[in-house]
Amino acid sequence: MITNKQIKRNNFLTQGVHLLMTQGYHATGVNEIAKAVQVPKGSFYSYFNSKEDFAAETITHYIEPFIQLLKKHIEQSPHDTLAALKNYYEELIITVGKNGYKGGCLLGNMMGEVGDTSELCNQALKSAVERYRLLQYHALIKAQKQGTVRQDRSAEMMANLLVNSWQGALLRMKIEKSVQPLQEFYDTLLGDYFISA
Amino acid sequence: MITNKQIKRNNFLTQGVHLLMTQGYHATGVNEIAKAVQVPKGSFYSYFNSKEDFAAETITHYIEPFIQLLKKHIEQSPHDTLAALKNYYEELIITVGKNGYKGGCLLGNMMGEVGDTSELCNQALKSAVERYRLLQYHALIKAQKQGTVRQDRSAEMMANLLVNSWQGALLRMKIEKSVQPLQEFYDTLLGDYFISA
DNA sequence: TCTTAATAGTTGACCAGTCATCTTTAATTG
DNA sequence: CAATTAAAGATGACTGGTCAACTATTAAGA
Repeated sequence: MITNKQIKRNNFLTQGVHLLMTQGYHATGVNEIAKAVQVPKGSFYSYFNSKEDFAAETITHYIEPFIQLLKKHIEQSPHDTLAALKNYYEELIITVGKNGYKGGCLLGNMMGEVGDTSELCNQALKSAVERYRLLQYHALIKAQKQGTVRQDRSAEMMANLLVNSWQGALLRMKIEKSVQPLQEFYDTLLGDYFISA
Repeated sequence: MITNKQIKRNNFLTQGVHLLMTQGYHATGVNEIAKAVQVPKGSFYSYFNSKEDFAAETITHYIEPFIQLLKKHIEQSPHDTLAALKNYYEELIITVGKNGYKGGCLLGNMMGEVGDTSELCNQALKSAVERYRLLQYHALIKAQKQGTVRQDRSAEMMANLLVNSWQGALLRMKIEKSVQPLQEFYDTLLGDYFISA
């Protein structure tokens, strides 16, 4: 039963990612979430203390696959970490595009909607972004040592630019209904600015 | 009477900017908006057709002062448009910081929350972002001709990077409760990457 | 039998939006 | 000019519906 409960809990989080990403926090009801997991609405609070709690956990649940995917790419190209980063983002752009330019990134959406109003979500967002950012930071340092990424700019600064302008590009994608902003992000940074002279 | 109504309408939009920016679309009620303007709730619909309509108009109302401010800076430094851009963003960072890292940018927040679900807001966002982006694009072209901004990169690409990473930096500011991401944005792009060799 | 977990129904509050009623202004008439 | 009427505008109570959260009840397991 412990396992069964954890499976359902996981199911809650997976459905939560989808609902919160496409509709946002305030536009998604607890009832709707429970219905999506085919669990009675009354049971929601036996899995989570509150909707806010649930959202914070969903944020943490969301970022994990992205971290694992990027790690996989880095491990698969141990001698060309820049290529790993490029492959990762290429894959990401295709995946995001398949969703019909809807949703974007749960982290970005939640940062905008509740990042400064919900303390629980703020903490979850802060740690998720930092974990994700650090991974890219270390990848950039590796690539610098490999000579593919320029060494006259700090990996710190480049990692921040990478994370921030990706978020901005996703917002642009949403309103322009095109992956073009994402493609341009890729070309500008990973295809040009970061490249070793 | 025409004037009086238009004044109140303007008041609605100004209060709307504040409420929608700090709380978001779905977390802000029509009742709350009407209360803020000290107008009976029932009267809201004599000023606007719907909440969605109101939000779309608020978006347009929001961006205008920013465009005017940037234009002012550009006109005040006709021979150094890069300096105008830098001054503008310096001023912006101070202003945003004074709000206690809350809110951020209405455009960014609304793009994330309703940019892909409300057609009315989508249109308003699209045109607001484009107007704002174009202004910076033309400023960058001017600065390129003045020799202060590098000419081996397109102003188009730089304008997009400017707009996108500013949005991302604002999201980071929200969750880190610090203007540091904004400052780094400034140093990275306007203080380094865009500068003529 | 006793304990623990699941859940259906309910809670008061609030949502966007409507509408009948009331107030104010304008026009018309004596 | 005053009185009456008609039109226009303002407004608060109300609509059906949904919200997050609680709780009394039922079911299950030991």
